[in-house]
Amino acid sequence: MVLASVPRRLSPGVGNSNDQTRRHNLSTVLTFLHHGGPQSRAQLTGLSALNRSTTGALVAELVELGLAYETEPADSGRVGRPSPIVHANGKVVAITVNPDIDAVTVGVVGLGGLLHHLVRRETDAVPTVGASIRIVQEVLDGMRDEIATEFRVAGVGIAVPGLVNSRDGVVALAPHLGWRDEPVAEPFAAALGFRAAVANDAALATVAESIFGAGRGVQDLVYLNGSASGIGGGVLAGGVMLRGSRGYAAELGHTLVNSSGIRCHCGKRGCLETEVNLGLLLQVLGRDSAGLDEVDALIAAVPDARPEIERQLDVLALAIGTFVSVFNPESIILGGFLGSLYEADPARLRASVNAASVVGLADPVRLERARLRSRLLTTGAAELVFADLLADPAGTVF
Amino acid sequence: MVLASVPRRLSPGVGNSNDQTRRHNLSTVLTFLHHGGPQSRAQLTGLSALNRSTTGALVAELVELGLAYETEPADSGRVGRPSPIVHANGKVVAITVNPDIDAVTVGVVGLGGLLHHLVRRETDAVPTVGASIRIVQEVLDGMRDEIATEFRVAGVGIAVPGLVNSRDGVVALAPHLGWRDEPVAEPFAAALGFRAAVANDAALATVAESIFGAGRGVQDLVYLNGSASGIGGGVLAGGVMLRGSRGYAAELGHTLVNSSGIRCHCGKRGCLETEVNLGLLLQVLGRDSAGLDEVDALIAAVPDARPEIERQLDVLALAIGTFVSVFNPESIILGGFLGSLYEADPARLRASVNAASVVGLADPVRLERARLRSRLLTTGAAELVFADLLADPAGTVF
DNA sequence: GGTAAAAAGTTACCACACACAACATATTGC
DNA sequence: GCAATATGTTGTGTGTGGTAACTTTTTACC
Repeated sequence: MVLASVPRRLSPGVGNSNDQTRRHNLSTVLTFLHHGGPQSRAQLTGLSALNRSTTGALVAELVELGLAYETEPADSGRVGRPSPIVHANGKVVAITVNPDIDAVTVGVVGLGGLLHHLVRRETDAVPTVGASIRIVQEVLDGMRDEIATEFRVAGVGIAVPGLVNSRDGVVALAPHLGWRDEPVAEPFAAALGFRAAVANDAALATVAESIFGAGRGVQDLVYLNGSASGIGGGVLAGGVMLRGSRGYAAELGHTLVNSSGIRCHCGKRGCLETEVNLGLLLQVLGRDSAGLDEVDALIAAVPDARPEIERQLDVLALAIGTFVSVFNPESIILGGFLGSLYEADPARLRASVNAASVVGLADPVRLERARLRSRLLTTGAAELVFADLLADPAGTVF
Repeated sequence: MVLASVPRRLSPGVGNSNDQTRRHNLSTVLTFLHHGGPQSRAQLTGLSALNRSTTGALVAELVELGLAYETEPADSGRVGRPSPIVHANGKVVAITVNPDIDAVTVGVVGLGGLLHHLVRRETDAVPTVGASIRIVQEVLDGMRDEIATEFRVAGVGIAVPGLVNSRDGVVALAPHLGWRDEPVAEPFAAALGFRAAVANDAALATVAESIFGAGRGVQDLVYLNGSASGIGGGVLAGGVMLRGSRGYAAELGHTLVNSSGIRCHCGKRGCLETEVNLGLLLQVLGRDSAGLDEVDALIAAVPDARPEIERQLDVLALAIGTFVSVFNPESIILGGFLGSLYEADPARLRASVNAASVVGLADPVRLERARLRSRLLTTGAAELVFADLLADPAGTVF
């Protein structure tokens, strides 16, 4: 008999008791609904590998908790008694906040991923934490009735471009916003009266793409996001987000790609983000700045930009080559202007990645552009709020 | 209220029932014993967060299964009734096999990590699978009585330097042994009559150092091993071994360190293992080959080797710098000749790593030499066997 | 239209897991 | 020798999911 493989979990963990079993099973069912959309009770039974009667009880409890509801069976066309469809309750919502240099975007996202509202409020100056809170208050004020009568707010999720300590809700450094050692979650919670959480935007984007985007169903992926502020990313390894000992893992923009390169603002030389960046791209496109939506159009419109695009693609491939041998992912997902670069010449990136990887190792790796676009950060920030609810549906009060 | 942080597990998983709770708890207790050594029942109660009576029942079941035994309480010196000491049963053993270019090493390791026997049998030629099996049979024949009367063999664990598909027990490629698409676990199991498993040696070394060596208690670490055949490694992320979608993750020797470097046998340019390697080191040490134990002595004895040592350390630091921003580990553990290199000038590596990392990110990262030395692979291969037993103590029959 | 087969909901009952509490036991400290 | 403390032991209770029998609702076919 052949045994399994290299041990996976090395640390012992703690004991489980009966209530934890129930919690786990409730969590499992609700997570299926949230990630997989409405499903019949019979499907849930199959997916969870639980008994028919158990699934029934779990769904009943979720309905009781107001987290799910059942509707008439769909016409399956198959023989046998039809199974009622179970839905995650989209009226349970997360408020999402995404502060940017020139705007604050506020969203209302329902359980199950339904986007109720998405409002972008431009600002005169780079928003402070206080200003962001005021904008959110204004937006929520505008939908006061709806929130009071229709929605149940699970909390506020804030996506910040910078180094964030999610544990205590403090932004260590967000260079573009000028935030430094700034408590964020606490003041939001205090001002709005909801639970609040803050996290790095690239990490949340990874979560969003994993659940609802190009990474659906994939257990091992690398997400790379290119923005005006540099290259960030996130890694899903074995279905688990890579965090590192202090939560600063997946700083993928500082991967070495050019050992004789120029010095990066991080102190190293030849980092990915000094070689592949939006500034250099916009320069050859003849623009000072551009929204990410415009970049695609510009790339198509300016043939002279070709050499620079190809250079950036080739350098990007070097970093991806390292990621391939380090993570052996199933998929590499490119967001922001990296998605535009990819779109400009998918074949070239594919060829360069294969050349920059251990022979054969990159062949089965999918290269893809991120799918969620404008909904990316809102979806990710909502996951931040829903995480607690999904982990313990019965125990989370809000 | 401030919510936790970025969601970790993204996929829903499956449901749990009562027997799984029991299995999990048995596994938890046995794993504590195996990793943490003999402990009192009271300590186990504390660690597992289970009730006193439950711990009692679990230990009783483990004793019943022959996987643990209890001894008289130690003199704690504290007030209160003394608690009996529970031990993992070291008579439950794994047979370990480590084929090398010029020898096959066979070990007998007990649950709890006790090394009963370690035998190295030199070979005239590079051993084939068949030859390895014959050597193991000879060695086991020599201790036939002991095995029949004293030990209970849980299985055979084989550590192979090469690309291994642990799932089906086939070695895809072990260049130094000349094995290619070679079924290994199956023939071992058939010939010896025990369950058998095979895995990559560097991955097993990572496991061993994590549990019994320099990485004890650490949840995030990078292990880098340098041998004659190149640089391999393993990564523990959040207490879980990094595996990748096909099990080929952590090919750390092929991290880019020199973008104008020479071509590596893997097809890329400027890989870590083309720049940092034992061959180049031995050259300046004036030797054709040397056991790893000799390298330390040689380094101390040949001052002229200094420039090459420093060059290799500096290049190694570049790779570590990338690993620091990618994994944000708590500890980097260096084994094989990389351990010797480190030992030659720890301060230099520390300085180079700091310079090659995002400012401040490397400061809290420990750099350490691997601790297990000659026991490394035997311990790792034994873990391969014990993994199943630890995961399901009551369900594993052997 | 009626009947059989299939699939799934429902319900009552069971096995078993851990917690809890009361009690027994073994130690220290005074 | 007694109180305090910690722990083992035992019996009881709550809650978990599984099981099996029954019911309901559908399709397929005659």
